[in-house]
Amino acid sequence: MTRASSIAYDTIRQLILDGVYAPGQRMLEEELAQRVGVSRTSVRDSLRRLAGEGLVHIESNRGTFVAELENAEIDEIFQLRAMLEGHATALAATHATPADLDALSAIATEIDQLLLQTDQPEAVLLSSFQRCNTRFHTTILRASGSRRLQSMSTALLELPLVTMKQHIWPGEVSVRRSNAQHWDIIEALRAHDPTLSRLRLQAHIMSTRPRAMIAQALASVSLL
Amino acid sequence: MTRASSIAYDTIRQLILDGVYAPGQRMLEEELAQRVGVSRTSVRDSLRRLAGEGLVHIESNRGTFVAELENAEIDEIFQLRAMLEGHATALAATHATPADLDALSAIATEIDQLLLQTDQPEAVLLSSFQRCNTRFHTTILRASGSRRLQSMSTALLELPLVTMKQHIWPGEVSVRRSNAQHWDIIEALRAHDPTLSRLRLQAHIMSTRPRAMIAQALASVSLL
DNA sequence: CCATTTGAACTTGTACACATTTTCAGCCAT
DNA sequence: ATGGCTGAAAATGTGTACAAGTTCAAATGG
Repeated sequence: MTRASSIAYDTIRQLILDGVYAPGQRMLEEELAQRVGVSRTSVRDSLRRLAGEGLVHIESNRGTFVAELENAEIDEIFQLRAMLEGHATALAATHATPADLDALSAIATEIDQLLLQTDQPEAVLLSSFQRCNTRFHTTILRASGSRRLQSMSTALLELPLVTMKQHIWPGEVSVRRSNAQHWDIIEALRAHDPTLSRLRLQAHIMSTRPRAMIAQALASVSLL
Repeated sequence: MTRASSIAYDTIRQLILDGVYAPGQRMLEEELAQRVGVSRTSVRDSLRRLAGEGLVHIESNRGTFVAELENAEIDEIFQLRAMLEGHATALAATHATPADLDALSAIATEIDQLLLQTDQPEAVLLSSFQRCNTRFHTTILRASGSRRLQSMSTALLELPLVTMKQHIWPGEVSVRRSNAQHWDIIEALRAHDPTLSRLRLQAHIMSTRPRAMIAQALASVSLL
């Protein structure tokens, strides 16, 4: 039997990431307990863990709320990601295994194939892309060989998704460009070039900042 | 009445930092509960938080153990600190308040005065220095204005103390040099120079790495 | 009519009891 | 002797009851 805490943690985390609970919304422990099918004890346990990752914040005696990110904070998170994941990528360039590299290529290929599907509604494709993208980055983090870097960065990586899912979606053009950059990063990793890998990944992250997306969206609107 | 969880968290954290529980040692929940004077519920709560910060690690159904750091991990932590605290310092250079700067100067002055005291046993002085040093770095982090950067870095800052307290102590010469660097950093901050502040703080952190201390200890031994 | 108070409903915090899992010493069979 | 088995002891995991705190709307007084 899997532990109740783990089930609660995974379920609640997914509820937040799926936007079932919106940013800023209060999460009642009793309600979550019924929803997940465990007792408040395990729910509380999970909420503390999620708070540690920054996905929710807890106010004493007042309850738990889904994290709400200011624009400035999102910007800051992307800068931190560029630093930390850049470092991770440099490490990965030195000692990623062939299996790691193949996994990355497989993900990039998967995204390319998503872009060929014209029958699916756009929202579904973008959701799939976002999952692939997250996997791409977590795979690099895993390949870095540093558990600490991995857990710190993963938290940062998923944090903006909570807010972005509600407001900002990348367009198809952005996805194309983003995956082209993925292939460039894979190339640098295969060449075992730490410096180039770091720089390409940093550029990639900074170009996928929501700010940049908004600016681009505005630009394309003005072209109409 | 202050919350039992908070008391438990603070107490247990201090027990670890003071070395009452050595790295790798198992921490029994019931024992901690009696020691702190609260129930296991609050103790468990605290242990989860401490695990999130990396101070302990929890194995399912097997218990909680004080974090044990490999040399390679300590090295990695100092690199991460250099990146993150460097970034924080650059931010602090831009928008630290006069009160922040005065607080930093006060700490550096306090360390200078510690170095003048010849009547105290060395262990006491070094312990005081370590507390001042931690305060110096956390003050900069606070001045950076980023909660996220602050909490991430604080965890990294205190992590090696667990292990170092047991094995490696800086000598008086190291403390002198370290505080000279503190003054240099304060100067750069007062000049509102982000680049210089970042570089000086990065150099400072990397020169206080335990590795460097060991190398230096060996060097001074060979000079005898 | 508005500000303040009050208390009941509701939510979180804590303790404790019980369930499940691990550990390990003692025993048996080979 | 040694290797594996077994069950009691001990530790962690989970559910539930109760305590303490918060919230909000109705009552009260100015």
